Amino acid sequence: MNDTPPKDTAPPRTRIQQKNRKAILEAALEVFSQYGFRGSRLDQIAQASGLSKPNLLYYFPSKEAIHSELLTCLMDTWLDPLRALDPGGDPREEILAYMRRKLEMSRDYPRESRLFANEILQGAPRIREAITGELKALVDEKAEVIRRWGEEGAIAPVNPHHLIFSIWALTQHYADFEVQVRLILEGHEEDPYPEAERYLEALFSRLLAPESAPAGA
Amino acid sequence: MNDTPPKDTAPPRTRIQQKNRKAILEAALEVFSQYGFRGSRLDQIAQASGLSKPNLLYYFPSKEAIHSELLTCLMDTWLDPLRALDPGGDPREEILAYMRRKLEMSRDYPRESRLFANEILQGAPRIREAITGELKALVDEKAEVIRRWGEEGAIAPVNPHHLIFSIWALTQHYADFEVQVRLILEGHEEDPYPEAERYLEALFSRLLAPESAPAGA
DNA sequence: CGTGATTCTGACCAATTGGTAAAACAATAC
DNA sequence: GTATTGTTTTACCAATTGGTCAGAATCACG
Repeated sequence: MNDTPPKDTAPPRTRIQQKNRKAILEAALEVFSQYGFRGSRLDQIAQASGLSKPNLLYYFPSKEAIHSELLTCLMDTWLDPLRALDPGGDPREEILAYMRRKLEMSRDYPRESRLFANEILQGAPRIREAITGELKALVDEKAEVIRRWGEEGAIAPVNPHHLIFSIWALTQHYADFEVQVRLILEGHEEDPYPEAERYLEALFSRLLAPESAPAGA
Repeated sequence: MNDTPPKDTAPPRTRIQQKNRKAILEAALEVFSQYGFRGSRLDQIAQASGLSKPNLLYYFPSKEAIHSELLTCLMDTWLDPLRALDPGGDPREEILAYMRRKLEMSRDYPRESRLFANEILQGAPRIREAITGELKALVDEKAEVIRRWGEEGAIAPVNPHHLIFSIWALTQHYADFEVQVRLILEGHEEDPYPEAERYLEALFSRLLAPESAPAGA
């Protein structure tokens, strides 16, 4: 009678635990990202992970715990692209590169994007603190960098917060609304992403180009 | 024993029916837009509408029916802003005006936007046909108009479908991610919308400005 | 008022769902 | 081997949830 299921604080010990925890989180991502927390059933996650429902609850104490683990893991990697925005780099190229990284994340990790979207749609009850803490701090910091770039004339002066919002909105749209995008593009494009990148590059290039650049200032 | 609850096909007759159906749909919008279909409970809708649960089911045959009614009503008004895009108007002004109308809808009807977002996130199981039918037809039609404008040099030539996607993404973001936007803007802006309008106007103005306009083509 | 149609409620039901208990099974240690 | 630890299953529970039904309350109307 072992009463010590794997703790969150310490990494799982045995190979079996690693494998099964990973399978559960993978399955949970699939399900939660589509139906949201309350709309998802443990049965679905169990079936998707190939384990039995009670076995799930051997590895995680509750449905809530699975979701929570998923979200906190996500929040960390989700901010990486913005963290990488280098105040010392070329302003326009930095912002364009950030947009490209975010678009890549939408392409390669659409479920993570939808998990996040679901959470925000529901009022962000489980990540409010991460938003007002970590995220807000990071955004404010980078917004200040962008503001300075605008002031210095390296890019057109735009509202930095809304610039960041627009990058989020435009890139995540391709993941969160993927179904709609693909249905509408049927008969025009098979894969939306190549055109999306070209379009967004043009959009942000023109937005950020210092006014009447060729005339020099 | 009256066996004829109000039908969807005919408008409700009595004043009481009008009032209660409206209250139910209003409450259902509030709940469904936050939790999605499967995450919402009839109890919540009942309580929010001030009616008892069995009374809800006197007016609507099922939870599904309430949601369905809400969605079909929405789809119709949701397309109005795009329908109003006039092929005979001034190209740049038409597109900017469309963006502004969409932004207004996000501001004035955020719950409708979130209801829609929730549905798409879940794979659009209930409005697939409306998307591949009505919506796709309308988008293709207006995209063709925009493509022509680009060809004629009235606006910069951009991918018209992705232009439309970008308008959706940017404007709906303020409704769908409202919580996040407000949390991050805390200490900077009280109401995001005035700045949003200014920012988006700049963004689309620059995107659509014909290249080196003063030099002529 | 009284009569019939409409609206509403309390009690109930069957199915679902998150979660538990305990024992069976597997792996590892000694 | 056998004891111990770790993993999985079977059987089950209590709460929730969508939905039903018979009758009570209310309304419309002559």
